Amino acid sequence: MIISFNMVMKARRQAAVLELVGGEDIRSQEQLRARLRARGHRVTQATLSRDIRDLGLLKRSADGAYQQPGAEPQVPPAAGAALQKAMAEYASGVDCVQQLVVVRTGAGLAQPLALAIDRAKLQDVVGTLAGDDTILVISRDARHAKALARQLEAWSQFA
Amino acid sequence: MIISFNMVMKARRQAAVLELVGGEDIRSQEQLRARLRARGHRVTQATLSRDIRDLGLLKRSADGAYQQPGAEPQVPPAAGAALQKAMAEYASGVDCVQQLVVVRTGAGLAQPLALAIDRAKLQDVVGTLAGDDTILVISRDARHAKALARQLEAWSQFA
DNA sequence: CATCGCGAAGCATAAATATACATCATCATG
DNA sequence: CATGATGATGTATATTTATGCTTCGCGATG
Repeated sequence: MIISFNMVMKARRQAAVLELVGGEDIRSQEQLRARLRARGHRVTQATLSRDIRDLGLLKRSADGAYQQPGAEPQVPPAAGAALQKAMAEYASGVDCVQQLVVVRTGAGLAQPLALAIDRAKLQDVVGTLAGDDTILVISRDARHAKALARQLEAWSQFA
Repeated sequence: MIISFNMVMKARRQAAVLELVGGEDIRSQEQLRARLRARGHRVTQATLSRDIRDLGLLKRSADGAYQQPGAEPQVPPAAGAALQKAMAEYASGVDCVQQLVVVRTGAGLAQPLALAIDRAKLQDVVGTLAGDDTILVISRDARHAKALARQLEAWSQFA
């Protein structure tokens, strides 16, 4: 294989793609295209589709952003799995008001479940407050709260 | 929150989605829709788009299949990184015929590179066969072989 | 120099996915 | 019972992504 000018440009562009995707949320190939153009790479969406496939990137359905495999800021899998089991076992309902998520549990189960939530260290959980059968999860803002509630609710539904 | 019939159906359907995605390669929501219909769930693509978002699934650009976060059969990052370096250093070309991937190397380098491929335990590599300057990687089928070849080729290009 | 091979990339378009809006079911309440 | 809230879903469509085919650049070769 001869190393041509085109191939060098391709490698440099793909390196830039990795850097961009790692640094901010890129939700579409057109958005990526704009960022690359600002760095001097002028290509079409079709080329980016191929680059993304070659690089093996993943697209998160939750928010539409691309990520590299292995990079999973969402749920550190170990803690996440434990929380998932705890939610399935203890939680009876999840609700969301403003930036707060309310988790209902059976009587006396709020404390242990809140502990599991704390241990999971979910990125946008600011803190938790547990009573007897209710947990208040405080999130950074309404948007994060909504996503968080969806996640918790999905987990809680596998009894 | 009242638990309605609809919500139970939704939870059962989403459980089925996770099971299906874990068990085989699902590459489109229409394909998923067909599988679900065989299990008695009749819904539209739009609903599946929402389910997939709620479940936080990831879509692999490499082969278009959905996966759960954390499940990364593709490239266990440690071994993968070693292989990536080995490919960059030793490989000179990658080709794909049917379910076979042919990797060309410099003279005498096939054995060590084949070893690196074996160690990476890539999910759809059935086995490898190394001569002096050529490695034959046997994959499960043509589709997997194509994806594998793309990945190996991408790695080999960062010299 | 003509021509061929090959990888990269563009163009046009197909395929896949997301979403605004409408509808329906379910339960609460006057 | 009428009315209203809420959540799930369907319908139609917009948005996003993938791909068949063509073109271009660059070296190899006759």
